[in-house]
Amino acid sequence: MQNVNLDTLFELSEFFRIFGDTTRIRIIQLLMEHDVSVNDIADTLGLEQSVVSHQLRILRTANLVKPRREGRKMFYALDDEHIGEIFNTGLTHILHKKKGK
Amino acid sequence: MQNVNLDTLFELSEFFRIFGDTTRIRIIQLLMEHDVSVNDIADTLGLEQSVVSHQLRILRTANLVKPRREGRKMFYALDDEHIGEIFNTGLTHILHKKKGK
DNA sequence: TGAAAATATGAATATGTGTTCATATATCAA
DNA sequence: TTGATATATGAACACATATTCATATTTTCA
Repeated sequence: MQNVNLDTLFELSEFFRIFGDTTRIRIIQLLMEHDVSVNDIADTLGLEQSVVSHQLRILRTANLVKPRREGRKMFYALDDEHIGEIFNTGLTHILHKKKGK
Repeated sequence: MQNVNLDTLFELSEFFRIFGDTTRIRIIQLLMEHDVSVNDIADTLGLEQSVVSHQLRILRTANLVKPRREGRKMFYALDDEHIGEIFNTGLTHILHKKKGK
């Protein structure tokens, strides 16, 4: 078993909490395909720009996404491959459960 | 890419949200080793029985754990292997990040 | 420089959620 | 059945958090 103390478990729950919001998970899924600018995220998902910016800040602070400036646009990308992997692991579980019904 | 509509993404975020609480993630980790009764969970983690019961209900409703009665004790176990797998995927990410620092 | 475009941020609000405390329910043992 | 043990549940409370609205910041271009 890996080394897991209370602190690590707390960080782990914090990490999972980031995925525990519909808006954020939709953004993550979108970024799994390719980088997207803030307004494009908003347009694509049908969300207000402010909502997207607020949630991007949470994702950024948690190191799940990283910004890149291009002119006056900001493109966001997933920080590493783990993010998509975790998304897919969860998704597989969900779809598996659904099938069972 | 797998089939993901809005509903599925909502369920996915709901699923991850369950992992997004320290108390619940601690319970999950404990159950990864073997079945444990409610009071044993409380004693082991230093939590009140009520707290554990409340969180177990959330885990049960989300089909993350399943109860088994044995006398007047209730033993809880993880519902399937996916749960531990997701826990470990997240943990690997956390430990990986920590190393990077 | 000034206006427009793109994004970020702060305050306010409403809603969700975890814990606490008290109590109910269920099972066993005598 | 009665008391004790084990667990579940409900209400109340405090706190976290997502969205909205207004506005600030940054960059580009004329």
